[in-house]
Amino acid sequence: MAEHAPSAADAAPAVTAVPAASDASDVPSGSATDAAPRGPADPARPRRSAATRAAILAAARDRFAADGYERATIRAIARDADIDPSMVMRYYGNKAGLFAAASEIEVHAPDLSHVPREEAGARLVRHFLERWECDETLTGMMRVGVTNEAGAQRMRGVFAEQIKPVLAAVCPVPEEAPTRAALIASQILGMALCRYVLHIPPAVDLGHDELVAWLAPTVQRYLTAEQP
Amino acid sequence: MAEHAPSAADAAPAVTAVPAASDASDVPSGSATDAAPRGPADPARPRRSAATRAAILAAARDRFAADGYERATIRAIARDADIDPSMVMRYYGNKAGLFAAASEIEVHAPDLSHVPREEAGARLVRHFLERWECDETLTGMMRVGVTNEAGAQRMRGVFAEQIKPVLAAVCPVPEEAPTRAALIASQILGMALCRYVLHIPPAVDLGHDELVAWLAPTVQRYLTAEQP
DNA sequence: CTGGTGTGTCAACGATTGTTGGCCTACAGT
DNA sequence: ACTGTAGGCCAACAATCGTTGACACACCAG
Repeated sequence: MAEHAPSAADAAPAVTAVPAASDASDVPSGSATDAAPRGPADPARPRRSAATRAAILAAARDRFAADGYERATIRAIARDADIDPSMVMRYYGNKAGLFAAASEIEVHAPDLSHVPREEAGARLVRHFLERWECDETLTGMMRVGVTNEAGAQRMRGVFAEQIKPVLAAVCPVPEEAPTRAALIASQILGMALCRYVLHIPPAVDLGHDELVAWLAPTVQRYLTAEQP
Repeated sequence: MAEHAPSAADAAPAVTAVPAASDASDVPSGSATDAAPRGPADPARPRRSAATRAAILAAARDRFAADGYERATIRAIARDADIDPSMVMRYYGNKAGLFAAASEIEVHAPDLSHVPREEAGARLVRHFLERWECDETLTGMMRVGVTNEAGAQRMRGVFAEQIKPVLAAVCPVPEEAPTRAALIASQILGMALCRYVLHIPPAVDLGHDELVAWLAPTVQRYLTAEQP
C-alpha cells in the first residue's frame, strides 16, 4: 500500500514533450543527418504516407472518443485504419504520442465582440450545442480528460487558449474573465456530460430551443452579472 | 471496421445480473444445497471473513476512484487490501461484481421540504460541495461513469433514485421535476468536473462561499422559476 | 480424534497489451 | 541499370491482465 502514485503516473502519457508528434519530418531512421533545418529539396515533399497518417489519426480520434484512452488499443486503431500496428509506432512514437496528435481540439468559440451583450449567453449555448453534436470529438475529449491526466491537461489547454480569451474580450473587468469563463465552462460541460456521456434521460429529451432557453440566462449571468 | 460495438460491449460489466455480489452467503463451493432460504442455525453467523471483505471493498473504492475502471486492477486492489487476488474473485465473482459492490453510492441529498423555498438552491449547492470534498467516492463515480457503461448506469440510478425524488418533493409541478433535476445535476456535476477532476485553475481557486454565491441562483432558478 | 467447511496462499493458465526488429516492395536519384 | 531510402507487413517480445485450480491452515461439530 506504499506505492500508489507511480502506477497512475507512468500510465499517463505526457502531453508535452512527446517524442515524435509533430507533423513535418520525424521518421526515426534518419539518425543524425536531419540537423539541417531546411534541406535543399525537401521542404514540400508530398510524403507518400500522408494518406496513411491521416487515416491513423482519424481512426485514433474515433477510437479514443468511443472507448477512452485505456480501452482504445493500438491494434484496434490500426485495424480501423487498415494498416499494421507497427506503422502507428513508426509515425507517432508510442501510444501517448498518438493520443497527443489525435487530441488536438478546435472548439471554434464564436467571436462575441460584435454580438449584442444580452445575446451572448444564448449564442454561446447554441454554438456549443451544435459543436457538440456535429461530431464526437468533444465527447471523446471529455471521456479521456476524466480518466487520463494527459487528457485533463489537454482540456485545461483548450480552456486557457480557446475559451478564456474569447470571453476575456467581452468581459467588462478583464481580471474576472478566468473565473467567469470557468463558471460558464462548468455549466456547458456539465450539460454535455449529462446529455452526451451519461445519457440521463431528461437531459437527453430536451430539445435545442428548450435547452437554450434554460441555460442561456445562466451563462449570461456568469458572463455579465456583477460579482456576488 | 465492421466489429466496433462488441469490443466496447464485452468490456462493460453488467451492473445488473451480477453473479455473486450480494453480501449474505455466496461462497461458490455450495453446489446445490443452498436452496433452503434460511438454514436452521446460520442467519447471523459472524463470518470471520467480514473484515477481509470490508478491506477489499474499501481498497476497491479507492482504486476505482483514483484510476477508473480499466486501470484499477484486481491485483492492485488485492495488494492494497493485503490479501491474494484470488480472494477478490471468490467473494465478488469477477471484476464487474466487485465494481457493482464497491460503487454503491449514498448521496444523502438533503431534505428540502422544511427549508424556505428561496434558500433551497444555496442549501443544495453547499451540501454537494461538502459531500464532494468529504471523500473521493463521488469523484470516482464520475471518473468511472464517463468511461464505463456500468458506471454510467450506476450514475443514472443515483440520479433517478436519490436526486429526482428529493427535488420532486419540493417541485410545484411534479411532472417538471425530472427536467429540473437534470438541469440542476448538469450544473453541479459540471462544477465538480471542472473543480475536482479536470482541475481547471479558476474553478479550483474559488472558495466555498464564492462558489455558493455564484451557483445558488442558478440552481434556485432551475428549481423554482417557471418554465421558459 | 476425525471430518467438513470456511479462509487463505501459491502457481499457473490463456488472452491481450504496447512495443520492437527483420524483411520485403516500390519508388526516386544518378 | 543500380542503389538508397521510405513505406509497409509479419512475427515475435516481455509485461500485465482477469481468472482458475490445487493445496495448506484454522476452526467447529460429532
